Amino acid sequence: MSIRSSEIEAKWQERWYAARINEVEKDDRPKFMLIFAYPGVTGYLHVGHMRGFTYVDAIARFKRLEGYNVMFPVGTHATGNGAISLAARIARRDQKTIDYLCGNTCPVDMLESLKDPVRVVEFFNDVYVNQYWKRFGFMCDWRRFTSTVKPDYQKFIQWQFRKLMERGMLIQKPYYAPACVSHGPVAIDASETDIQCGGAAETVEYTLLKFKCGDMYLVAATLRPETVFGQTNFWVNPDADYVKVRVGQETWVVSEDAHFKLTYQLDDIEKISPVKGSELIGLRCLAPMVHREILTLPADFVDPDVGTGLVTSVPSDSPDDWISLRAVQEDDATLDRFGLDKAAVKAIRPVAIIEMKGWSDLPAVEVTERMGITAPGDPKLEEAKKLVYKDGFHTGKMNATAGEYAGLPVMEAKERMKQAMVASGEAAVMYDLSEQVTCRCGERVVVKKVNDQWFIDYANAEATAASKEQAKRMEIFPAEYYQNIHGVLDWFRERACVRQGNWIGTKFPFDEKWIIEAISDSTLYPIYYTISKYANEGSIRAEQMGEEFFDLVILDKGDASKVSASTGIDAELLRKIRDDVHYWYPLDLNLGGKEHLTVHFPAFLMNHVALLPREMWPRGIFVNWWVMGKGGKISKSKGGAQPIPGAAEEYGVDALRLYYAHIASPHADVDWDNEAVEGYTSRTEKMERTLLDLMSLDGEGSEVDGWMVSRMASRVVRVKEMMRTYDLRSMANEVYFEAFNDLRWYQRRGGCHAPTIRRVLDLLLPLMMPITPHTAEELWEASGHNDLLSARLLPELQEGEIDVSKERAEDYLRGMMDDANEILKVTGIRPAKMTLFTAAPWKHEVVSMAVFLHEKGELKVPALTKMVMSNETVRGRGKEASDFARKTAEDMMKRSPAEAKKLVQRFDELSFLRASREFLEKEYGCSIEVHEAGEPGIADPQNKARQAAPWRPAILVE
RNA sequence: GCGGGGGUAGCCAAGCUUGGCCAACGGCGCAGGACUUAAGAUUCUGUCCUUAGUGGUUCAAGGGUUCGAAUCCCUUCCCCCGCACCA
Repeated sequence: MSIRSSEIEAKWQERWYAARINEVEKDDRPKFMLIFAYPGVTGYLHVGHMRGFTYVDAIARFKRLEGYNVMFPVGTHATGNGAISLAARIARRDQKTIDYLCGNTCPVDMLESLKDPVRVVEFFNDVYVNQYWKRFGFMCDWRRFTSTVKPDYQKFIQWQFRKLMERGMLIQKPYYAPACVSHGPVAIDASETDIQCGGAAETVEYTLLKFKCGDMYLVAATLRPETVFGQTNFWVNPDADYVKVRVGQETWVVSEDAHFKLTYQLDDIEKISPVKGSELIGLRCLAPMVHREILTLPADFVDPDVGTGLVTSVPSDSPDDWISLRAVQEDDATLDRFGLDKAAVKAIRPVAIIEMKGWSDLPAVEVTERMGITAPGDPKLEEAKKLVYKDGFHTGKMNATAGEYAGLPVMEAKERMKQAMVASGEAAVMYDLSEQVTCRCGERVVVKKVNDQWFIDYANAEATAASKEQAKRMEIFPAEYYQNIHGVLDWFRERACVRQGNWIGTKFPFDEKWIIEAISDSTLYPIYYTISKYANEGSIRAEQMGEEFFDLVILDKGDASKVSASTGIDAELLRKIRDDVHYWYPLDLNLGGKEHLTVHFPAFLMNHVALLPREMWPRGIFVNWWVMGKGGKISKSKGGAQPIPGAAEEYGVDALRLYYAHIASPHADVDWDNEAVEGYTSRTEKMERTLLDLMSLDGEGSEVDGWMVSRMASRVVRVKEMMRTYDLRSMANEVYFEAFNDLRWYQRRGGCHAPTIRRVLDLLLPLMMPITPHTAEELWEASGHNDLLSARLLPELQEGEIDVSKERAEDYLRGMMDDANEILKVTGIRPAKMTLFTAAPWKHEVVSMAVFLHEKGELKVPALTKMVMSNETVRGRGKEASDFARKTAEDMMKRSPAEAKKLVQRFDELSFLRASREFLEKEYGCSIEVHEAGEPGIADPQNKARQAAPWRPAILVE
């Protein structure tokens, strides 16, 4: 099978691309432009990535069917260090990397050239285009392919940044970024591309509290500056190494490690002399903010590599402090050793400072008692700390001791107190990493202050407001994101947009030591697809694509002949490019994975809004969720996922496409499951086989033909409706499951009329084309067409093809058969004869009355009974009439009036059932009789006929 | 914490915006029948309980609104994801 399907796939792809139906130019038709957010070039992709890509192709193909001129371009994003680190790993002959490459589709003799990052990008660009996108039959205009490493693309990005600067969207300010001490900037992220370990580390902000002590300051680091009102003493690790350093005019004491880190963050810092921790014990120092003198005491828990290696003690709210304080108070030996004033130490008591719901006023004391912590170093302290900090931060309020801060929530007090202390010179700020991070080169990673960092000002009020406005007008899927994106835009702040270090990317036009980072050069780019073709074919060259070129073709600013004169580009060509840009733009749909929710999509929107005129702002966003591996994300770096070409071979491309479209809502994660995919392989095959079977039929017409055509025509209408919201799952369900069941039913009913079948195929195959294009083309050809289905339009429906009454009649038959099956199941009878009774005419009267009352909202059993009994003919039926009235009323009250109304539609049940007799006899293998209830002379020993109701015949099984 | 998503029958998974055609699409699995020498494929029937086609109890749990709720409101429990320089 797979061999055959691969052949078919190749055959049709060749024909599509040879006929160039994928290549699009501006014309008179309405246009539709859509993209998927281009993937980063980081190595081989896995089957999960094809999900979103496939959605875009299916949508693009459907839009073509609807008559749109559809541009679906693709590109790749190579900015960053992915290719560099991959090349480096190849260069140092890393076996894992080599296995990974060769285990995919990389030929061994390619390895040598892949030591060059540029070749890595080129190599994968080829893999993505040829082994993934073309392999899946995508209807992309390949001539427009672009990549962030291409010089013409980079000219575009530089132009974008010039425009950002013009709009005041670029700002410069200091920034604290992780950096290797020998390499410079590195990225800390879970995939650990730059680093050896510490991918989970976060940058944390410490407040440095300065304790005046003689002519120097002991500098403690804290994450909770709001607790200064509870300070009772100061902790020093007696065994740690400290140093005196000069910071500006002041002398600070911090740990050796802290001094090392601070040299990356303070401009004017100089080491003076080392100090032993033990020398610092027993001193009196002046606590900031509260201006109390407190004593420095020894504590082992103080880690010289965390913060400054000095800690202020707040035993009321810090379990560590409380436990250590108690320990030292009870430890006379230690007190003696350091010559401490025992009475003074033992007199120290915690000071309550924060009120929090569900806690006493000394939460640290409470939590340690509750958890049974008695000694320093207890591993449970970590949890205790978290418990108290979490509740304290979110629910706590400063109590009366906090002076002007009394009554403030901790959350607020924290920030205000920190700022007040910094302003008064009692505190400073220091950044550190929450855990040790080591660079690839083995050196330590620290937080480094960058003085002249550039940011894109996404907090810009005007751009934010305009973006939110635009978001309201856009089609955004899922609906939850439509609601949520406003919040995301509000929360979007300045973003560092350039970086230094060993990175692939575009040089920052205002200062070439900077490289524009990865998120920032992938926001406005969809518009570049309207231009890239000209650079790719060589009509324009990168060096001609300066500011005035883009100003003209994108912003329609300036004069074509002048620009022509200065760039050397033909004026006509310039006008043509400008017209192209304005024809294709705005972008109708940008589809990307959920990872883009708070990163790419808001930046994408804001850049468009900030830089382009309103009529070029984007119109749609579609977010798809992921395909997950068993027990987590399918990981590129960690492997375990099947290579895409292998999966295509094994399951068939159309089956995979159908799998993505149908397995679940696009807005939910899916677990990859071989068996599920196999199910779609067989579904595709079944569909194909069934249609081929039908094509071979050539018999008499019958009453089901009208039904069949009506069904299929209705489905065309429904699919169109579903695709208005890109609801591919419903569409797939309709085409590959519902319509498939129709076809089966048609055959079961003996349908075999060639003209009907031809019409059905003409209606159905176009609906299959977006999701399973290869199979659809193959069947299109088999059914006698010699054009390309992929270049077709949706068929026009003919007058009267949709006939609801025919569909209802078949439903009626199914309903009757369900009832019969139920009876056969319950009774276990093997039928020798079945008699069907349609309802007596007077019952239709009753149903009409019931519907009449229902529509007025007055349907109740007594009301209907009364009305029924006022009718001459019906009244004559006596108890039977009142029973039926009750049953009808009860039954109908469960339905909506609109639904109930269908019951009064007239339908000649008797003739229809009689016409279906032959079919039913075959189905049940017994003779079938059809009568109207009350018809004289019919044997009905069990009096079943009286159960007949309109649209529900009575059944007697014998 | 902030922000977001979710809990549906053996499993996967629709439905929830716009309450009534919902015992709840579809698929998988399972059981039985047909076809077949057999297997597979295909197809039909069934798959909460009960039952001559009826009735009962279900959509995390508990309340409420309504003639009527998986769908609306409130409360509780549980799960997942994002929080930025990482594509």
